[in-house]
Amino acid sequence: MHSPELLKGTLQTIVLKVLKDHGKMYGYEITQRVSELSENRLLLTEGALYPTLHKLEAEGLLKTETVMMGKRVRKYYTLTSVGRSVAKDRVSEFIDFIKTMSNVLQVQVG
Amino acid sequence: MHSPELLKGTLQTIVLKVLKDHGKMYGYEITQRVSELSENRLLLTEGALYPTLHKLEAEGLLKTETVMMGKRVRKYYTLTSVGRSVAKDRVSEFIDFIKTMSNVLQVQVG
DNA sequence: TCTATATACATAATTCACTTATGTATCAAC
DNA sequence: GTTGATACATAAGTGAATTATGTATATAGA
Repeated sequence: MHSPELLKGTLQTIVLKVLKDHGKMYGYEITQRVSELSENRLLLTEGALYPTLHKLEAEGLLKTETVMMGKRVRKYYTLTSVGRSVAKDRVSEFIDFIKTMSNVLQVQVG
Repeated sequence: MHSPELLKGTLQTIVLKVLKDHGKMYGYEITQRVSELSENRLLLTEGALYPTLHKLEAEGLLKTETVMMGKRVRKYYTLTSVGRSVAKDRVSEFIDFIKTMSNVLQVQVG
């Protein structure tokens, strides 16, 4: 597991990019996918994920579709066109940040 | 300027590594060096830097030496041997985090 | 000369994204 | 029938940052 401190500020970027790459997904599925992609090094907590999804929806970056699976509720999220654009920006911003950090820390990443 | 959110959790790593690379430094000098290295993209605020330096000192990672420059006080910081070891660990941890993020975001960095 | 800017430290109040804890409920396996 | 996985949600607490404020010296320019 990574120091959770480093994760701060990257959660929205992760959610947006994973949704961009995998299309329609529900919350729990996002946590699973991130676990897989990170080989269990990034474990999204529900207390962080759900409020983030609600916030991104309120900002118009995500739209939802609630589906009944038998008797269980499932809430699917997809990016809006604004969301797709923001996803792209956030990823670029993250890459820039890494480049800056590489210079400051004098290390080679990637 | 970078989104300040991304900086969270990296400040200690930055301080430790810059001190490791440049030896004895005082607080203000650290902010200047980080500005240079990052080409003004990372601007450390005093409200964040000084408490961090005090904390790292309290934890035994840094040791200090106060010098009078004319009538002005200057407080020099250097890494302790523990500090050097932690600096190395923090940088490794950061690099690992970047690798994980590259997988999750499906991007090529560096 | 006095005024703005840079140098140099420090700390208190506030913000906010997270963790931790808690709650509800279904489904499958044993 | 109880455990673990699935699936949502929110409230309380934490802690590292920002913002604001304070003190004081040095220097360059108007």
